[in-house]
Amino acid sequence: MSVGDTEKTTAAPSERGRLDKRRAIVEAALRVFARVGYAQASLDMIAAEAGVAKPTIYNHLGSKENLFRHVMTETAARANGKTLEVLDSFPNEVDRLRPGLEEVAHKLVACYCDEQSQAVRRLLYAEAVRFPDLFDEVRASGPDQFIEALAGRLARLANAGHLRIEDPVRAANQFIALVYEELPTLSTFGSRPLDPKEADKVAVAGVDTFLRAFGE
Amino acid sequence: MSVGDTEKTTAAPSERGRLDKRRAIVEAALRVFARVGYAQASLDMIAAEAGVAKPTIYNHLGSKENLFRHVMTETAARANGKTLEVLDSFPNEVDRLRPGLEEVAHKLVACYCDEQSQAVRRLLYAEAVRFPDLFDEVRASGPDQFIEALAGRLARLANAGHLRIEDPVRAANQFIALVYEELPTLSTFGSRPLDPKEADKVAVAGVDTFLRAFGE
Amino acid sequence: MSVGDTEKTTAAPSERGRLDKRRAIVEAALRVFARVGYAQASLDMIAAEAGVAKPTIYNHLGSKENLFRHVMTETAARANGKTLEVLDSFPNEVDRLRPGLEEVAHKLVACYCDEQSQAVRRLLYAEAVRFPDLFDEVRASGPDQFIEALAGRLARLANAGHLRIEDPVRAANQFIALVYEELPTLSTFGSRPLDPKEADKVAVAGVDTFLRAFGE
Amino acid sequence: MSVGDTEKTTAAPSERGRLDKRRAIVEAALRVFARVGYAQASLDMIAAEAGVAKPTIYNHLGSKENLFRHVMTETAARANGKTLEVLDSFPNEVDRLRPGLEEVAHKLVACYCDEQSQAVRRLLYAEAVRFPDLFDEVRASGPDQFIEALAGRLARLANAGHLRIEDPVRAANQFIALVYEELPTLSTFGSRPLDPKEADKVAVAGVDTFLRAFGE
DNA sequence: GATGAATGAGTCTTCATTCAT
DNA sequence: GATGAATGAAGACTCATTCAT
Repeated sequence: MSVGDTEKTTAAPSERGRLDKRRAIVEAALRVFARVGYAQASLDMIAAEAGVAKPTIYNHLGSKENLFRHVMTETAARANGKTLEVLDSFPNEVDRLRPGLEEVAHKLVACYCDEQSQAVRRLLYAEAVRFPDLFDEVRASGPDQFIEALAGRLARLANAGHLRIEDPVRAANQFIALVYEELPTLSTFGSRPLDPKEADKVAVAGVDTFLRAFGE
Repeated sequence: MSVGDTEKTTAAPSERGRLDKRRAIVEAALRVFARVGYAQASLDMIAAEAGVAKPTIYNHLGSKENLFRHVMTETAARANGKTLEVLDSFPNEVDRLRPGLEEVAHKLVACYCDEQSQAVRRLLYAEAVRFPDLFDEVRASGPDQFIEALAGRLARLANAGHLRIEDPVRAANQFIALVYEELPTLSTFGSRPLDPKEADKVAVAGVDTFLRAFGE
Repeated sequence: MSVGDTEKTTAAPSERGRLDKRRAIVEAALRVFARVGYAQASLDMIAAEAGVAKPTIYNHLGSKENLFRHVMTETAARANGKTLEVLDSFPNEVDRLRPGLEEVAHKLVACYCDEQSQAVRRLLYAEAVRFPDLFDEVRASGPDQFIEALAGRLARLANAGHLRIEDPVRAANQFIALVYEELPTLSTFGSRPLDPKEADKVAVAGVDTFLRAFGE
Repeated sequence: MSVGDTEKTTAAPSERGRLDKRRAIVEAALRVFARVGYAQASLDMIAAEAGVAKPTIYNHLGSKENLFRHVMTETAARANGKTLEVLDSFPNEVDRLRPGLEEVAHKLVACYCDEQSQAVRRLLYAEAVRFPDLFDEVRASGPDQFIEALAGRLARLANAGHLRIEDPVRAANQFIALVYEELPTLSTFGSRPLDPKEADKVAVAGVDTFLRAFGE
């Protein structure tokens, strides 16, 4: 057992309890916000769902608005991280081009359809008027970076002569537009969960069209 | 008795005034909802913006929820109608294929960026949790029909041998996915108005990619 | 019966009811504020005491702070008016000097001990930290004017050779200081109502001392 | 090593720290109460100003109400003590009558205008409804005793034939009424600090009038 | 003994909705 | 039919107070 472990274990009870409580609050808040939206979510609901008293939320997070911001940025960071990891599967060898892109597309769709991911996206859209800066922040730290990374990968393939791409950033945007296709419209609000089967077929078709346009 | 009077008098002064009042309410409501969202829009604001008393809104529209539904469906119907008209520009002759599709793309982007259109879309997304049925209704009467119509046009071109398309509905979806590209993500909430210039370039690029994939 | 009267009488019911309700609120608020102080007075108490619903208070007066301001200024104006009227009894003839001053003193004490007058004064003192401007306003429109008027009367008597006064404003201040004597200290807070009998004796003694100092 | 030192040292640094902490709390509380009033003063503010944790206040003083009582009585005792000392300057010899009284008046005004003195007085007035007994207690142990003592001094002068006074207690009250004049009204709430210069002139004039009435 | 954390009660305020005019 | 006035319900937030450490 390391010293670090010891510290955590010994000094734990209060500290551990505090962090647990904070986490419980944030998680409960995400669930409630996702279920009924920002305006309809009362702190009473959240407190009940988290199993804490209302003032405890204020002690930890300060205000309803602040709570929302924390929930959004934390969850978005997690989701964005996962999405970025998808690029690890990006194909480097030409003979794996189509199956590699399909795998990427498949994983992207999976990330997109992930429950928490959908929830943040929906809430971000829904409250964009109230929290425009929050939207910008999440967008900058997530999708924008992803597009950049994806464009880089595509450019490398293009340079190697495996794809005919002039504008990699545009191509990257079109790639995800084709892969997600109508997911943005369908799922944004997540009233109904998406059918991953169907979404996968759409994604494969998107890759197909992408390769028809830029392949070889 | 003047002509102006005649108009008013026949349909009855009250009737005319009544309809005017109703229209004023609905228009004011759209502006207010678009500005601050459903939950934040108080009937006081709307009544003030419309220049009527609060109970008058109830007399005409019954309830806040009902008012919202009316505003959404009426505005959406108008916007969807305009979008559908765009297909009148769809190219029938093969030699106008690219410029024709570009014209369609251009007009679609214009429709998409129209202020009222953006407002309804944003509100529909934002309140999709609260009004899932409303979302479905508007979607069924708008985008779904548009995709069907567009698919039909594409199928005709494919049958004539001008495009290589197997699944016209999918192609239609991909066409608008490519044309709008990141518009859905960018504009959904309309915090910032879109730059039509930039959007147009994206749309032309979308048409290009579409034709690279399905052309000839 | 004049036209104005007619209008009032006919159009009355609603208007009458509205004003009645406003008056009821203000009066109830004065009672509650006087009883428990500004901070402890909840709008629930006031609403209950006035026999109206809480929002009605907001419709009429806007906010707790505003309500307090109105209650204070209105009540103070009434009280100040009565105090000013006391000077009508001020003696003009020299042979009524002492009894005249005693009458003035007597009436001043009565005004001072008036329940509402005490209530405003106490509240004004108690909340002077929170509402310094309110205190200044009431003071300027009341006591300051009264001192000026009293100084004028004294100056006239001095000019006529009936009093030996160099600085009439100072003498005026000293007159009321002697008449009220420890009333300010005793009553400010009105925990116990003052004994008018006792206060009257003090006032007469004050007049006596005043005449010993400035008389003849 | 002195006995005093021994006591402190033996009783332990903790004891010393404890008393320091208590004193820090009471002083901080006075500042906060003076600044924002009883109801607005939160224990959080006081704890922060004292540099201690909130429960520590409860350990030492029990409750907010109790804390207020302690602060008031302790501070009032100090202020009252100083005021009582003023009488040491009271003139015994007839040839120092006027300058002696003026000196007393001057010192009284100084005591009255002392920052802490004003703060207690203001708070006592402001919270007289909530703490009537506290007001009585302070009054009995302060002003009442002072008046008694002053009356005694005046009686002695009267008996010696230097002043024509029938009712010494009344005269004492009138003396301070004339000396303070409108100080009670002006300063009670201490929004603005009093101008000692001006107050001094008023006091001298008060002594003058007092002597005009009772002198010789 | 001192503290960080948690809480139950209570406050002001807003809003959708309904009468009486 | 249109309106001014009134209301019941509900929500965000604060605070004095108490445990467990």
